[in-house]
Amino acid sequence: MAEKIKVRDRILNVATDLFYRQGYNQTGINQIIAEADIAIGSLYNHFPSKGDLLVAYLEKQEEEWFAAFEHFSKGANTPREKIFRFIDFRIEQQQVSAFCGCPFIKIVAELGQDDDKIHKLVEAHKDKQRVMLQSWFKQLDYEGIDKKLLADNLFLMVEGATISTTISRNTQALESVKKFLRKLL
Amino acid sequence: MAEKIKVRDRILNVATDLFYRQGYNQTGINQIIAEADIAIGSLYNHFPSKGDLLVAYLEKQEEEWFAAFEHFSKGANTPREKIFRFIDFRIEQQQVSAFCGCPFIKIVAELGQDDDKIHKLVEAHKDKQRVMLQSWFKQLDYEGIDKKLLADNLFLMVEGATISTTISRNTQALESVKKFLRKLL
DNA sequence: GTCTATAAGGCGATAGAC
DNA sequence: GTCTATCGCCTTATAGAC
Repeated sequence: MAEKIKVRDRILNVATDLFYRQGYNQTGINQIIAEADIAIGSLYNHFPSKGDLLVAYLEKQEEEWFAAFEHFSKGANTPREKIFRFIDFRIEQQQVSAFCGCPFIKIVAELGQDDDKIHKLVEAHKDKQRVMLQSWFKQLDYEGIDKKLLADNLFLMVEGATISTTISRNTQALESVKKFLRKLL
Repeated sequence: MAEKIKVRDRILNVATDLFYRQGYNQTGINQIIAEADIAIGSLYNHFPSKGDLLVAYLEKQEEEWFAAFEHFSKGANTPREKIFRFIDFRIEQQQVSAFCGCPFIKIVAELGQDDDKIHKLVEAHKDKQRVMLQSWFKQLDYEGIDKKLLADNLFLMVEGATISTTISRNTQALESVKKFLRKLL
């Protein structure tokens, strides 16, 4: 029991990888069970439907995002350092994923506005990031433009740069945001 | 011949609407021919495959984007006015589409990086918008931050705000960009 | 938990008659 | 251009035996 990963986790790990890289609609149940090396009965034992697997996938991404960022920004002590770590974190995310983009933005683009549960999950995740940025800017010793406005628009820049990064397949856009921010702060 | 829309255009119009609103993968051939009220033979007579229809869809979006913007920004004479019209245009686009997002971003999110032809079409479209912004900033009478850097990052803000707009289902993010820009320029 | 079999339907695409 | 029929494949999901 100690050395092997539980079936549920194996399913979720494989689904996570495939949903993120190939897309949700382009990933079939058969591919998931084949790559996870489990029986189809086991899948439906743990997840009643493919939609439930999608929800579990996004909840896992949500948890892991903040855990990974906390680890990534461990050394940052000042608000200014934290803000720059935020950008660097998203640069790293895109580099290790080979510019696959943001899983939350991707799923919204794929499913549209119909699925309310998914939509609200994404909205909550993005709001949490934005509020986090706002709190750092609030602590910042800076006498310039309205801090909340600056925080909100930096967030939008990073979101746009993430998209741009997946289109151009390089980190140029995210580096440009860093450069811009260095001129402001 | 004068009063009726040609079959090819009827197919493309229906496909455009469905690909944009429902997504490419979630739109089937059968739905297209049903809503366009044409025979399946006619579709494959005009478009050899669904993929060819997708290319035609994006090329049409590309053409129409710049034509529509030219009309929208007709009254703008100064570079500053043109820049603000660019944001207002994208606000209007989201309002009339009920926050469906950007068709180019959506298709990249859906298909990933595999399809090279589609990817390059999107890249070219976004570059064209960015270069357009750069040229207005260049003409701008403004002594602040590096103009090219500012243009690039405004573009990223608008891209991010467009995404944010489809997630929150309101224009708040795009309005925030306008507010931010008014403080800068 | 494993396996195989299969239901029920949608998919893109083709063929042939009119 | 229209129509219907069909191919081969894939999809999600279920059932039953071990």
